[in-house]
Amino acid sequence: MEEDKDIKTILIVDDEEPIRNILIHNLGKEGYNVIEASDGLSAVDIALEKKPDLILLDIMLPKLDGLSVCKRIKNSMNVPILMLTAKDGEIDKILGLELGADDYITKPFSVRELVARVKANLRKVEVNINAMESEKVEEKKDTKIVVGDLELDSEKFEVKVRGEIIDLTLREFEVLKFLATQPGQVVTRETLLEKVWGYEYYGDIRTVDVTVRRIREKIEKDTSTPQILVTKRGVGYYIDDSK
Amino acid sequence: MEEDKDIKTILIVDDEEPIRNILIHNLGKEGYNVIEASDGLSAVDIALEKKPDLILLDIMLPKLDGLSVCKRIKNSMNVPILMLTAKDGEIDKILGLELGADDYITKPFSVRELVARVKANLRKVEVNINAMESEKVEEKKDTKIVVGDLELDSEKFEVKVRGEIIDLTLREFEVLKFLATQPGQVVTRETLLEKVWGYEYYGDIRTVDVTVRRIREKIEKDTSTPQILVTKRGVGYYIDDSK
DNA sequence: TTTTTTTGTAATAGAATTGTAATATTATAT
DNA sequence: ATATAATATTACAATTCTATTACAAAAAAA
Repeated sequence: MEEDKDIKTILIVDDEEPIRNILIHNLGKEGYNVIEASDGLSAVDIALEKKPDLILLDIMLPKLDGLSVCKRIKNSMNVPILMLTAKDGEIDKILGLELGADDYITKPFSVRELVARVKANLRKVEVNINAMESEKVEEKKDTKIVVGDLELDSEKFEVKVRGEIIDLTLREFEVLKFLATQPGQVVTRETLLEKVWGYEYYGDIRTVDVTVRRIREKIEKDTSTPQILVTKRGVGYYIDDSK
Repeated sequence: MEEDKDIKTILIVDDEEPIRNILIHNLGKEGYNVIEASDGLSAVDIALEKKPDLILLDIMLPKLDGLSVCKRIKNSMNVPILMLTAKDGEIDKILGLELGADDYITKPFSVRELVARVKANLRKVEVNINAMESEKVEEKKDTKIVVGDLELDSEKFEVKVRGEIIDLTLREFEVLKFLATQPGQVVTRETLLEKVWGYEYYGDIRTVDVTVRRIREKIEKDTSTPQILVTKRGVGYYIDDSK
């Protein structure tokens, strides 16, 4: 299970604004970056330009119908496309055609169902990517990080310091992991807020200090003289790998 | 025509008409002759009568489930069968039981992927005409799993904790098994829903919590301090194998 | 069918985590 | 040495996530 550090982008193509807004809201809530198009032509343009990780595509569209959009996009990129169809009668006619669509969902759909399908299809892609890569390169999993006395396991969300298992909270783990992936590199609080807390986080920058404190309480022998997670005054924090 | 001999016939068995239509069109485009069935009983009839070169078989079917259909057909003819599954538990059945299925593909699948698999399986038949046994899916009958105090027997659907036999319901067993096959690995609720309940399931995510609770009541000494099935807050659940 | 068991849903209680703010401490420059 | 700016520390509040319970619905068994 790869960490969702890379935010997935989803393109919604539907001419009805209320529908788009519902989807934007709900998928946004799930942590996806959502972009939209209201007609077929711009859908193709946006898809090719922004290269979304998944496309939600309504069949009935102005300017260029969903079928053609699907075909065109599939022609030049391999992105999963989830078709939205209105009624059963329509499905047959539509899905019988030469789409290469990956999945479909009929209106009216429950938001829950749609979100679940989106996730399933995204996961599918990841599985395929991993499968392809594992054929080429042996062992691609960066699930374990070792720096000095510190060991992180991203699958188990487990941290060991000098062999001893330490229980960190999720936030603490993520901060430590971010720092540990680039040992020695000083990271600013701003960067941490952006990368760990997320782009649209408006909180106090001192939150980072407190989280660092909490990590230190768990991993340092003496919090007043940190040996692992060290402060670079005026800049930020880093993992000391000099020993 | 001479080339008619080479045109392969594929039987699609799925109760959802849209899915059938997608497959019909896409396989038709590839030059296959496609026939269809929407339930298990007629699938067997049609298969025996039309003698297709390959069968695409959904597991969830009305009247007669896909597994039984597979067994019956394999009993009287040697045609490659590609099973369509929606959840991991079904894969186990395919692999575990002596069905003779040749391959499987999990939903959601991309049409491209499916077409590729169909071709591969047809090719395999041709190669195998000179008598070699196909390199099937590896029969990894991991029927027994032991993690710490926990023992699972997938054949008997039996669970032992510290030697004592525990009676779990099917759903409970499947959840526990999924977790136990990857001890230490934290699994999200969403993954569990998809892998155990199936990707076509769109229920409340909290269902997982309740199921976990029920499992804990049966396998943990003290449900308030779980030693086996443990929560990783903010992520999901895992089987503790650290002891 | 009816009954029993299993499974899912929803509401609420309970905990743990996280964020904020106020204060103390430390480092640095002058 | 002192002023200043940056960081550490602490306590508490707010929030988020999980556990628990009861009940309804669905499935399986009788």
